[in-house]
Amino acid sequence: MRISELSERTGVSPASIKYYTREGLLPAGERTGYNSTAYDESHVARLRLIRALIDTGGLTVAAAGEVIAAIDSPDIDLDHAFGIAQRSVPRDVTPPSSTAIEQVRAVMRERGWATVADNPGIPLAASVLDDLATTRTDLSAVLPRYAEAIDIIAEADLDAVAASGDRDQMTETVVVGIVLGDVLLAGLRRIAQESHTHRRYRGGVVPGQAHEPGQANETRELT
Amino acid sequence: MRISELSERTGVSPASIKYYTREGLLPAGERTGYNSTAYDESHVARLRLIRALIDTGGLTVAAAGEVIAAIDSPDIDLDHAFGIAQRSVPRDVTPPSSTAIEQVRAVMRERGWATVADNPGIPLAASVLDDLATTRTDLSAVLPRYAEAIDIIAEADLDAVAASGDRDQMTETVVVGIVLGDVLLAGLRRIAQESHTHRRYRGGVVPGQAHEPGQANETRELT
DNA sequence: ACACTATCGATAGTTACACTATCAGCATGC
DNA sequence: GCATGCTGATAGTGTAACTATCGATAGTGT
Repeated sequence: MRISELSERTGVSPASIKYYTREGLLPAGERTGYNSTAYDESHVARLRLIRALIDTGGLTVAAAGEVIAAIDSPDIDLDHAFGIAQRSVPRDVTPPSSTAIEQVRAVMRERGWATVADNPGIPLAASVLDDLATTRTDLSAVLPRYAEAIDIIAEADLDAVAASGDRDQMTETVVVGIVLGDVLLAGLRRIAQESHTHRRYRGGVVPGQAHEPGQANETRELT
Repeated sequence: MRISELSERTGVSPASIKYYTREGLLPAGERTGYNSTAYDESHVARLRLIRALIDTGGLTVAAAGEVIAAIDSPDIDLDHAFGIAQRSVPRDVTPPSSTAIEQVRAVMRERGWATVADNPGIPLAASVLDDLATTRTDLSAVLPRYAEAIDIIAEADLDAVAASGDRDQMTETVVVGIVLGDVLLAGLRRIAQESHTHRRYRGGVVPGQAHEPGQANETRELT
């Protein structure tokens, strides 16, 4: 197919397709003449992956490129795939305090978690604890319960990876699962938070059923 | 204190302080003459909050402004605070398919979650499911387990809110907890994922203890 | 009294990112 | 035989988040 068809089927403009190709995220199509290049289904799939990582996952184009390079790399092992996906979320972490790091390590000991020293989650979690401390928000009580919940999540993640067939598909599952999993969890957390709030602070919404269509909307205005 | 001292104590440049004041994130100091303005401890705390929301939480300056306006608003109720914080993470969600929304609703029914129709978590989670479907990643098995874990997290969140004293502090806990909580969970998930990977696929790392300093580093190169 | 430094608000400039538009040359279909 | 659409290369655009400069002026040390 030509670039216009590829554009229509993915919703990505031809100019952006060229841009992604230039940046190495999308392999070039097969040149079939001076002014014709043939794209196939693999380009459609790749483009959808790119948009999922960028739009939904919130990655930059450069980070998406690294993630995709990891997926394409034929001999990459699970450890490397994890590492690249873990590092892909762009966040300039301020160096955390040693007390915050010790708090994280305490949680790790409690739950029997062991990692290599440079796991990016450790400074990330620790810097959040620092921020929470300076903003007078005390989450020390929630930390072990978060960790308990995360154990369930990580176990589910690994099961999904194990169930994903061959090595190639496994790598993609790892990478996509890490990036999009964070967003999925954030969405579920928003739903659950609202539900739990209603349950605690008012009886207006009946637990166990979704909002009925046509029912009066409880609106929330943003100022 | 003057702007230079405020800058030193927070690590934010005077130019940026002025910028945040212009954008309404930071209240202006008390003008004490043509070329002198007095800032106090509240400005220090506010600036730290701003940087936590922007740097760690990944909010834009505009979104941080809305969140801060919610915290400042004296008569805001919990529902509104939740709503504003929930909407603050900037992500242009593509309209999800109805099947994805139904998947989310099924999870909600299963767990007894009830929300108003416009909870932003629903389209967010649903659009992730759409992305996962088009990238051939099957997470249907993990969804109920994610939901189970999220129930624990949301319960802990609400406990933290309830424990946070007066109304003003409660609002700040809600808002900061939602925004930074996502990042904290992402960090813990990365740690747990690596730990679970080691436990499953190799016996090299002993569970139950953190990485020893001085031990040979298992490096991960990024290409 | 007087140089010196720091501050003020206003405004213009900068950097990074992610596109987007234009261009000259050329092939293909009607 | 010519309008349409495609090609890669390159330059331009728009937005976000700062950052630098400026003229006026006020406090500080000597």
